Amino acid sequence: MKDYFTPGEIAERFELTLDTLRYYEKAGLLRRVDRAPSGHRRYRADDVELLHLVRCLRDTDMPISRLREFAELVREGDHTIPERVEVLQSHQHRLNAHIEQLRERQEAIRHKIDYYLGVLSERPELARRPEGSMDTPVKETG
Amino acid sequence: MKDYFTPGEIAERFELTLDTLRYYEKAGLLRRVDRAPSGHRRYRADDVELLHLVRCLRDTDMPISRLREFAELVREGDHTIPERVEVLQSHQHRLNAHIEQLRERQEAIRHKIDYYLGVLSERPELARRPEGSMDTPVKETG
DNA sequence: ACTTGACCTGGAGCGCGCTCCAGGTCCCAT
DNA sequence: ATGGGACCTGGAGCGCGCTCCAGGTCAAGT
Repeated sequence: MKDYFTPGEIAERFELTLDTLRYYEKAGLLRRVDRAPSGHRRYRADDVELLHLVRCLRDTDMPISRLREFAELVREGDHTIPERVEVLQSHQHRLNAHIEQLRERQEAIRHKIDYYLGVLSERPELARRPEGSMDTPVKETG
Repeated sequence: MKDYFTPGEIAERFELTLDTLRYYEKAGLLRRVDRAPSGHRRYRADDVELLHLVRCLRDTDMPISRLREFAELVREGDHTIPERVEVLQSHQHRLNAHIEQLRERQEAIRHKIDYYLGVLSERPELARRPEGSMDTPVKETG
């Protein structure tokens, strides 16, 4: 097991750009990352671990500001674990509500699709025809 | 049944600001809305109907640009119904994938919470204590 | 006649989360 | 020694989706 990772490796692994990685560090989502003598960053296993969580939380729309707060808790030590749990749990609840809302909207959109399909089956002249075929023109119903 | 609605009514009904409503119109998500002699907008039932769909699609992150394209199809008439169905269906597919990804991330976050809860049960001294209670200090494990 | 409130316009501004850039360093292979 | 590639820095810029603002009109109420 490697004990460090280069920026390129991390970027590829998490599908983030180098710019984003640096941005996250500047924004306090990661601690000040170690450096090689050349000045290049060297990410440790625990950076990777945190980044994994950061990725999950960003993908589920946790704002950068809250992620920074969370990262600060991590840096403050184990005694903040109860608080971290609270942050994550409250995020889960928001996420549940969000997914639920997406489902509801999806359902409404499905109804609209069904409505359109109903129109098409009642008025077959509106259906997409094979390329180049001609048909008697029909007036619109608005 | 009213045959028109004021901007205030629409804003309240869809939980949008007047600014957003006007922005949507400018952006081509709605047709040029009717006006009262005073110049104030008067939304018709079919504006409301389209706005309902617009709301669903925005809430599920369809970008304004694609919504405008959709709205143009609506304005072009019934012969674009097949194309509209395609737009909506492809949106549903993206949405399914998105929800699926949210679920996966949520699962990963849940694992992290469980991990933290495990740590807390192994090291009860880390657990949140009732306000003001004192305990022997314990060193951190990083 | 005056006030209030709802709404109008065009255009500027904002918050977020990146993304890009110029100019530089370091290291390795040819 | 030269070139190329990976990375560095600080700071500017961007795309999106609103959001705000100044200054105005109009209709109804007192």
